Formats: sequence, structure tokens, C-alpha cells
Amino acid sequence: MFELSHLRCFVAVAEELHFGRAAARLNLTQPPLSRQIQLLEHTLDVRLLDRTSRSVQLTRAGRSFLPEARRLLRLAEGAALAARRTASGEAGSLTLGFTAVSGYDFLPRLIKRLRAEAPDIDLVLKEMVSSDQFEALATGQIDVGLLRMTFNRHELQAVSVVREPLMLAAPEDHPLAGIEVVHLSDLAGQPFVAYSPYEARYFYDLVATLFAQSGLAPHYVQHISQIHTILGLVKAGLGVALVPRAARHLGFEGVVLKTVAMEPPALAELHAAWRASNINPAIATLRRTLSRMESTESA
Amino acid sequence: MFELSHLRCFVAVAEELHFGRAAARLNLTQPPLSRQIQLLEHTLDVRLLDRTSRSVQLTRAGRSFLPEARRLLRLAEGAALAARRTASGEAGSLTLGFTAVSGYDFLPRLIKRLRAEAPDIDLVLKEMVSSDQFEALATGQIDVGLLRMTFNRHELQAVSVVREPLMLAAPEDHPLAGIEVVHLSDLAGQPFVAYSPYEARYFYDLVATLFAQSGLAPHYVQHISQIHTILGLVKAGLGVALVPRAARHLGFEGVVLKTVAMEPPALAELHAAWRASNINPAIATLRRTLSRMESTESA
DNA sequence: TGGATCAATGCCATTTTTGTATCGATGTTC
DNA sequence: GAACATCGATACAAAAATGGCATTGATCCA
Repeated sequence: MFELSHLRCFVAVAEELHFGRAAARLNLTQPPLSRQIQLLEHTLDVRLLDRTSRSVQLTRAGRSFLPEARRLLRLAEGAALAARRTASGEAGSLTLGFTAVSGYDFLPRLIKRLRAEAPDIDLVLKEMVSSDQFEALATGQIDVGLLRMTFNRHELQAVSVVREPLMLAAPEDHPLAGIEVVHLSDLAGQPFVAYSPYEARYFYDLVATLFAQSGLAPHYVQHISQIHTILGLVKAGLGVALVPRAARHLGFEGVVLKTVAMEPPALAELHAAWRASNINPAIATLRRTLSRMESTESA
Repeated sequence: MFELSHLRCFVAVAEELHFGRAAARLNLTQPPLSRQIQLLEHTLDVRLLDRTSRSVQLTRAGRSFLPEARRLLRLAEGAALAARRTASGEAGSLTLGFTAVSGYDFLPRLIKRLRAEAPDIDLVLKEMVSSDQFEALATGQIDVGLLRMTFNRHELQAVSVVREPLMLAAPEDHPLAGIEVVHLSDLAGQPFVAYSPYEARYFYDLVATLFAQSGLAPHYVQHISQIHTILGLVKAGLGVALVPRAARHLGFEGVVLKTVAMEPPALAELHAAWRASNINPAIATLRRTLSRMESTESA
């Protein structure tokens, strides 16, 4: 497997397209640089550069690899900086992670309440997908996450803050748009804009389970991670989709949302979660706000 | 600077919390493993693990570094795989990158047209920020990007597809919500929900330039990358914001959009761009669709 | 108190990396 | 066409890095 130093060599040659100048830039001589590139290519089993005694050109694979290499080097530098910053100890406030969908309605409501009840809490907001939030909670990068729980995580405490049904999203001129209440069987054979199994795993599973239990096999036409993009594709006529009810707060033009009759209803659940061992006092304040929201408001 | 092999050592020890077992896992003996960890710590100038002869514990910095280390290792593996896949040559269709905002209106319209005019084009959609699209265009990962041009890129060909003014987003119960046409001077002193200088660089610069030219210094309260999240925070009362007119297609509940009087108007411009040397014939088809949209439709 | 466990350190052998010198290929000039 | 310059690859030797064995020091348990 390659090392980051190999990537540095590759990036230098790829940018200079000249082994001598690249070597000078790395404070090496040309022969070891030549050998490092060969090592890298051997490790990958991919030719990254076509070279003669007179010219160096990136192959197609080399051109594809270059931004990846740069990205890895950049992330490595960032990781080193972040480690030093963490070690130096920086005072925190309350860092709140949140998913995109929670930003449509729940987050605004939470923030409004929090500002009214605890105006001295300094809030830092970080949008990230639920899987990234789990890691960020474990490491203390965020204090609280608004996320989708996929299975029991005993190191976290969590409360359910939103339970909402899925609704059908259809173009406003779609046959199903005129029906008051849609049945799952109405979706049979419809082109379907689906969730990405990687980046929107929670919703992908929720919908897949629903279809499996109903014996439906819709025709998937795209896999997308973001709700607003899904609504855009529905608007464009690519198909219909099932989206959490919170999407109605977007008021996406050209798309109608329809109640779907299901028993039991497929509910999308949003949790607020924090690490039990996190001693940040602002978490207790947030928890009180959350419990007051639960008892007085519904999604 | 550290190497990926150092990260492998660290991850093994961090997961095992025992140098002997971690060493066995790496097919090493314990002493060199101990030294590699010391090297890594020395390189970072950060203590990652507190250890006695009896126990190994992650420090706070170590806990923060662990997911970064894992991520780097994962990305490195992915980069190797991707390089091999590229080298083996895979036939493509038309891969289209697009920004989140273009997903609100332009992309759905484009897709609708394209499906009508060229139904045999197999479209692969990838949402990514403009800076990532530039890299993806250069490497052939996407054929065409819907993106914000930040400066002239002579290796790309581009056409402007949307030019839209910024509008003021305010909570519907805000004093400015009742005014028909807002002036920039009305924004003086207002809490302002701003764009992230990293992830929404184009809009950050556009707004910053506008304020600098108008001699305004608003009070920034948050830096956010996604428009719909900005609208959510505006709804929550954190402040007002300037958003591209396309946001009106959202009809975001609780937020009103107001025309802002400016001369010259600050226009947000979206381009379709492709690499001049990309010979994918589907690009020509897309270009024809784009030129027809330009002559018959406006944003 | 003695024995077991486990991370750190010392010393040495092995492996890897780097630099110098040279070779082979290619392009330019006369 | 020959001579020269340029530039990546290869050979050889020296320097640096890595891994293993043996040992030390600290801690825990019976």
C-alpha cells in the first residue's frame, strides 16, 4: 500500500510534468523520485504517467488520481492541525450537529426556543449526515446531534424529537396528484426517485422495508441523497418519491405532497443524542428546552 | 509529517488499547510498534495515548484524531480502487454535476427538456459544490458541471445559464417584511446569517463585495453553506440573509423574500461548463438543449 | 515477596531510501 | 549526419529507517 510521501511525489511530478523540477521542489534528486513513482505505480498496479526521455504526461488514471491524492494530503494536514488544536484545549460552547431535513422545520423551532430560554448559550451549528454525527459525538466534536438512530448505541443518550410519516411527492400534473389519499398499491410500476443506499441509508432502508412488506417493486430511476434534489427530480417528471412530512415546509414549487395510507404507518424518526459522559452543562439546558417542546408542540 | 502506516499503527492501538495485541494484529512485535506511535506523536507534537505498564487510554486529542485517521485510511483505499477502475476503462454516459441551488429550479427544467429531446441519454447525477466540480471536470469524473465560475478557466468551455439577483430573506413577522422594496441601508446593524467562506465561497464573496461597496458592516451571527438551512435560521429569527432568487421556488414557510434595490444589481450567475477536450458526444446534445432553453426561458 | 504482565529502551541486523555516476532515447543545431 | 543537450531509467554504494531480541522498570495479584 502506498504512503503519503508517495502521493507528495506524484502530485509534484503531475504538476511539473518534469521529474527534475519536481525533484528539486521536493528537495530530492531525480533518480529516487523516479523510483518512488514506479513504486507507487507498482503498488496500485496502474500506470499514472506516460513518459519518454522528453515528456511526461498524465494518463487518464493519473488525471483521475491527482485530485484524490491532493485531497488526501490536504486532509492529512488538516488532521494534524486539528489534533494540535484539540490538545491545546479550546473552550467550548454547545456544538450542535444536524441533518438537512431537520433544518427545514425542527432546527429553526429549536433555535427559536433556545434563544428565548437561554440567550447566553453560544451555538455552533454543523450540518452533517447521521453517520458522521455518531463519530463526531464519540470524539466530542459535537455535543449534541439531531440524527437518525440506526441501532442502539449504549454510549449515547437520546430522545425522540420528531416522528413523522412519509408522504408521496408527485409532480403537480401527475395522475396521483389529484387523489386525496394515495394507497401504496397506486405506486406499482411507477418510476421512483430513490434514496442513496450510502448517503441516505436511514431513508433507503425505511422505504425498502415498506416496499418489501407491501410486495411492491417500483422502478428505481435515480439514487439521491438530498431531499430537495429528490423534489427537483420529481418536479422534472423523473418519477415520484416518498419524503418525510417535514418536506412540506420547503413549499417546493411544482410538487405536491400526498398522504399515503399505510398500516402501520412508516414513520421517520429524528432523535437528539449526546454522549452520556459529556459534562458540558449547556446540554442539560438544551434537554430542558427539548422536553418542553415535546409536551407543547407536534410535528 | 506522518505516513499512512503510522495511522494504521495508531488505529490498531486505539482500538485494542493494548500494544501487544495491536502489534500481533499488524504482524509486528510490540517494541517497533511502540516506537512508531512515539514517532507519530513526535511528528504531530501531540500526545495521543496515555499509557502505563498496565493500561492504554486515548487522550482527548487521540479520540479526536482517531476518526480522522480512519477516514484517511478509508479514502486511501478508495483512491487505489478508483485508480484501478479508471485504468481498466469504463464506458460512460453523461455525468452531470450540479450545485444544491441549481437543484431547486434550473436542474429540474433542464432534465425535463433533456428527457423530451434526448430520451436515450443515460444521466448520472452528482451533487457537489463548485470547487469539487472543477476538479471533477478536469479528471473526467463529470462531463458537465452546473457551477459558479470564480475566475477564468481556459481549459473549460462554459455558457451562462442563469443570472439572478440576490433577494432579502426575512422572517414573515420582521419589520422589513412589510416593505415593498428593501434598500441596502435598511440592513445596517441587522443580525445577518452569512455564507460559509469555505463551502459557499461564491456567495460569501458576492455578499462581502456588495457590503464593502455599500459601506455596510452587518453583524454576522452564523456561517452556513446550504441555502435551505439559511432560510431555516432566518425563520427561527436569528437574522436576515441575502439569497439567490431561485430560493423563491422553495416557498419556505415562515420566510418572505424581498426585492433589494441595488445599482448595479448583484447577480448570482450559474454556468454550465465542460472540458474542451472531452469528446463525449452527449455533451453536444446537452449544449443544444441549453441553448434552446436560453432563447425561450428566463429565470 | 515472588511471579506475571506490559510498555519502553538498548542494541543489532535487515530492509529501504537516497545520491552519484552512467546509460539510453530523443530533439535541436550546425 | 554528427555533435551536443536534455531528461527519465538503471546500477552501485552509502545513509537512514525499520523490525526483532533481550532487557528494564512499573504495576498488579496471589
